[in-house]
Amino acid sequence: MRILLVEDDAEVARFVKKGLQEAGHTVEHAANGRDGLFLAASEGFDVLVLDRMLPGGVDGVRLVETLRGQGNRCPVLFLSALTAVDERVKGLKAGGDDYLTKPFAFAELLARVEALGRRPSAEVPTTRLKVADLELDLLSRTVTRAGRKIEVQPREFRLLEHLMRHAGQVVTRTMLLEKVWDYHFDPQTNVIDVHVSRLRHKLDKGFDRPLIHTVRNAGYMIRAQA
Amino acid sequence: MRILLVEDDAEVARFVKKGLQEAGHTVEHAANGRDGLFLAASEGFDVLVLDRMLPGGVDGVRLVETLRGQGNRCPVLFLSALTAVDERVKGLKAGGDDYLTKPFAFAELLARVEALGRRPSAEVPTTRLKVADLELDLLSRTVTRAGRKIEVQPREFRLLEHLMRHAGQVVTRTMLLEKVWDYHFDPQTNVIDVHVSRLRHKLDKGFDRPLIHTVRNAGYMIRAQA
DNA sequence: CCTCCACCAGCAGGATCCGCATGGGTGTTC
DNA sequence: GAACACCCATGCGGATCCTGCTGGTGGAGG
Repeated sequence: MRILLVEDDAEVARFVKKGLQEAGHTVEHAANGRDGLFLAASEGFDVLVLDRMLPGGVDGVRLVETLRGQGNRCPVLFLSALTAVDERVKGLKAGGDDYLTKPFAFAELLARVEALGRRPSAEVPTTRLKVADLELDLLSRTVTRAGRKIEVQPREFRLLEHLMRHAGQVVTRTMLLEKVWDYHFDPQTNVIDVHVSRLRHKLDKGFDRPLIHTVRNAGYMIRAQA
Repeated sequence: MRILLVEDDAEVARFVKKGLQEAGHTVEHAANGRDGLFLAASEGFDVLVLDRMLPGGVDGVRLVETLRGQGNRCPVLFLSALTAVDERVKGLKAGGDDYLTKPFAFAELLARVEALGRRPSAEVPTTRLKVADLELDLLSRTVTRAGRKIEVQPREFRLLEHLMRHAGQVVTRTMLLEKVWDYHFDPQTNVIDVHVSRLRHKLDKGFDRPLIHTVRNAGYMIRAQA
């Protein structure tokens, strides 16, 4: 399970991250709200674990409200030293799904995180993928960036879908050949390069931040940051 | 929101039920696990609020396990006097979604219940259409009848989708021209007939009961019966 | 500086797909 | 029963669209 932990206390962060990883999950960590929001918005996580209070302008509640405003429904667990009922209610009302107060037992955190991850899109097939301001709608077979529709060919669509399903991760050429081309051998050509190029042309043209990144000697990766 | 409350303590039950109702929800109450399980299994609730310990053979955890075993994914909030971490973990692991210990503030219960109800299948777009043994999967763009895959061309797919979205209703040629061909005039040809014919050929061939029916002087209709 | 890797523009083959026309069938009406 | 209207099926031609390859260029890394 891919989990994003936003926590400024380094000690707590280390502890939680380690524990979740030992339970077999992938954990990304952000130390402040701004970075957390950015990551949460640009990559697909199964669960968000947020400290209620964070340094900088963006605290936990603010972060969730922003996400929800963007249509992001990723389940959120708040972690907080604020134990007052009012605080908890505030967190949940803002769009949080659970609220755990410090100090907490790690076993309970784990159980709650897994409970959150268990429910959401388990069974509900994803119908739209999102990376930063790029959206791909599986139903209408439509691609939009910053609200502007982008025409894409079938193969390009499959390619993009595969990249977006692994946003933030490197996708190797071999994987692409297997999954997008159904090739189980090396065609000895640069088919992939060509299609990636075409996709780039359509997606990143006219935008400052490119989304498709080359990982030399490895493959490609799609994500927001450079 | 439809909520099922399973709680043996009459006093707590009354208190919770009243509060939830005042918040605008519909509440059913069961005083023991057996009745609760029966209700939960037979009616559709948005959220279940379960006492962790219940009289009779069926306690809260048992109830959830049974439901989950039946494929029921209705969100569950446990209410319990057992505060030990182990107990909470047990409840969550059994398939619970949240765990609140008594005594609790009603405001928090309400917030948590609403958080649970907020998340589930709210707004799940239809991803597959079904008419008799004919299925159309919008995501994979796949058509199957009686389990056997049927290859369909893009335009045929759009045509079939439109017919199935209006299953049991007559679809006029004009509607089809508008919605499937984006024509806003009469092309004076039999384009539609041709495509319907092709679709019939693929769908109804080899099956006793045809699904696509002609409505003379009106249009077409898809449905199971003759 | 050299080498390798990746990028991109252009090209041409191919395949798919689509719409039309025709001829035949069936139901309806007089 | 004949004429008509509506609908069905098949084959064909065309056009678009898509795709993959080639080959030269640019840039990163060593």
